[in-house]
Amino acid sequence: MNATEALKKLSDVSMEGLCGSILERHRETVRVQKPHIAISKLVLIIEATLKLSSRQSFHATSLRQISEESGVSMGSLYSYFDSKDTLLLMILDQVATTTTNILGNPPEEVLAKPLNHLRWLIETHVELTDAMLPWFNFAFLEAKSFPRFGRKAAIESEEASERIFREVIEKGVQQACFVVEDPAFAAALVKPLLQDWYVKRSKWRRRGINAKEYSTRVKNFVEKALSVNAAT
Amino acid sequence: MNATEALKKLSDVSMEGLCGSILERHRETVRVQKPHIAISKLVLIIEATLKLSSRQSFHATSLRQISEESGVSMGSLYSYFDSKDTLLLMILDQVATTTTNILGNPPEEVLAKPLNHLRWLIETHVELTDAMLPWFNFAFLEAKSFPRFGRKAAIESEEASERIFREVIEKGVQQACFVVEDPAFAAALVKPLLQDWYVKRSKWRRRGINAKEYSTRVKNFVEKALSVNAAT
DNA sequence: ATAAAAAAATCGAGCGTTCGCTCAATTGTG
DNA sequence: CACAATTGAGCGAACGCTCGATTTTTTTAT
Repeated sequence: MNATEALKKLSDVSMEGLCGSILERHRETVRVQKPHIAISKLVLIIEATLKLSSRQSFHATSLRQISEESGVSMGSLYSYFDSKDTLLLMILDQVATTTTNILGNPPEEVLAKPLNHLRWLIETHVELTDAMLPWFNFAFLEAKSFPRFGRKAAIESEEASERIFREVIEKGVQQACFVVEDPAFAAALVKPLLQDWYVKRSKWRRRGINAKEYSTRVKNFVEKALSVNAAT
Repeated sequence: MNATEALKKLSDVSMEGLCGSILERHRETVRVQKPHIAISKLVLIIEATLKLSSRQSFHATSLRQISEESGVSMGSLYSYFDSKDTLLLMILDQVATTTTNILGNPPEEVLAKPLNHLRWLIETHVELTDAMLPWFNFAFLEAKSFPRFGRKAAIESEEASERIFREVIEKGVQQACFVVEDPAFAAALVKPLLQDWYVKRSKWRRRGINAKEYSTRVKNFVEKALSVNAAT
């Protein structure tokens, strides 16, 4: 895979792209051989899962419902995962992976100035969660109710994305573009602002706020709270 | 009930006080006559429900588990509610009621200055969610996955508490203590900051942040974002 | 004060249903 | 015709919920 393909893949948030990534990561659990068949069926299964789980919880969603909604029979479902928990994990993992991949690879031109980097992070986070809305809603709702292994993974994912924000704020403080006493705390407060965009999406839709407006206002709010020195 | 009792009751966030309030609101569903028996059993049932639902979701928690954890038999449980959905509703309603009651009744001395009012709201919200941590965690996690009737109630409760913040910010803008272009938007951003305190409590505990520190820092962050004019 | 009667509260086995999951049989594919 | 992929009836287990039997508490009669 060359650099262009890698980049293309990095930012492919289509259902096919995301399910392709899921297939790679669970190659030995998926018993279907041909990738193009596996991916197209995974798309159907995960679309159905996200749709049904947005109305009721994942736990309340039965595999029979997923089977009916996706058009994949009960038996076939188990060629794509070995348990309902694995299906949950596939989706949660993919959200975490995509988030880290995208937010962790900013374009070079924003890296020089922490303010630009911060703005890019906010814009990109809003755009990403917009493009993958059902995925992020699902992950937010189901990560907490997840027992054993997934809990730890959810915490790590949460901390990974918080660290990205903390580092840019710390750098900004060092370069005197931001004035804030505790960068870690500030970063921890930016996250819920961005989460609100997809968690309470219907509220924002009702108020006629779109993605661009939302990220503009969050940037505004955060920059004031960070006492931004615009000159730097 | 005289004023003192009303006030005492208003701020009684003990398990007994909260379950007493639940009993009042569901008097015809609870088939047990004597209030002291009903309340003491409701305490056991709801304590067990909150405890079990914090590990797994409410949906994943069975009534047999609640029966075992609370020491109340399966049959007896149904003397206190007529369905599992009603038990869920009892808890969600109580959280909404308590929040509105407490945040909607600030002491008179803070009403003169919007800044003081805002500070009181933030402090009180943090204290309240601290005192009722399992309740708020439960409400946050389960409100979304709630079908039909509860969904609307959850939205209304959310908007009620957001309105309280919006009104104080609007008043502050009129009196020129705050400078912010859209009070409704600012209020909408304050809420998730306060929610983070109980939603991701284990994170804050791990970092050694207590309630007082948290509310101090949130006040700091918000006041900067609102461009507070301290003189007013 | 005590026993009998009435009422209130508790109990858990059992009902019908649905769940996650399996597998022998069937269908599609190169 | 070998192999990949799909199917859905059927399995045991667990679910929400009910109800007649039982225990506990309160009231009444003596």
